[in-house]
Amino acid sequence: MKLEEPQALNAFGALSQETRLRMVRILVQAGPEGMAAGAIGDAVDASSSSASFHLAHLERAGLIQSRRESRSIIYSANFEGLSGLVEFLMRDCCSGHPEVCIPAAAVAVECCMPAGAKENACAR
Amino acid sequence: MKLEEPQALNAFGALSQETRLRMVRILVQAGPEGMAAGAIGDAVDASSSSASFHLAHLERAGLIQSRRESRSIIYSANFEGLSGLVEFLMRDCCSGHPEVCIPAAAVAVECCMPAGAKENACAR
DNA sequence: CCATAATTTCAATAATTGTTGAGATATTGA
DNA sequence: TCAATATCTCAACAATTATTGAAATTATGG
Repeated sequence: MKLEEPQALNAFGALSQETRLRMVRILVQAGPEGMAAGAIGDAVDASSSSASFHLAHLERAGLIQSRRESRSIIYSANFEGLSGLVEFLMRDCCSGHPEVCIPAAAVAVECCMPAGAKENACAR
Repeated sequence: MKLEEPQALNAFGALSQETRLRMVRILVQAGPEGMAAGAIGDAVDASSSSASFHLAHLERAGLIQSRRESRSIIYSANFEGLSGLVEFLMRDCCSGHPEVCIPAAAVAVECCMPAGAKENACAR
């Protein structure tokens, strides 16, 4: 997802708060299944009201999404939004400077290549 | 540069403000030469006092750096800090999820490959 | 339909962040 | 040394953002 500056500002603001950053991390780990609002609140030690506030903030910022499942509201990471933010940072904010993009590419390779494939990922 | 969570929080906070985000963008464009505080303030339409406040904020967050050059204070982008933030986002925050890393890798290739080399960057 | 569970909403308050203008510092050229 | 330039610092104020607890909403099983 291509982010424009106002959306990027929102996303940075959403991630600039400890409780919310921890929520995102937990939801990324949880994967597409997601977690119920209450469980997230417990995991980050926030009251139900505070958890609700921060989850709404993250959802407005496009970093997570929600669905109802019976009595619970299940939140999950929005990987499109998260990758949009990484892209914004690399492309729009850092103007594609090699000092930023080369390390990023290295992380991408390190994280996403099947184990043992690093050495000759380009050789097949 | 490897960022820990508190530094990442600071960096996100620094980028979550319009004036500061514009300052970073301008300084990235300006490259290692940088720009004088006054020129940056003019470029983003901020009073000297406000510019000083925001530049100090960005410097504390490790996204820019400063040096004195005669009467002026020259600020320039800190590419290590910026790339550290991209890395944090990909690795620590998004746990290296392919949904985030694959698009990032694509941006890295698109931005950093010498023109015309995209097609067969892996073929040599 | 009722009692309960999960979550959100709201208003009051607290805390953090940003703006402004006046004055303080540092540097230079005359 | 003096006047001028560039920038920073500080305190007062304004604005935004976060926390709290109570009440409202939505859904479910009995």
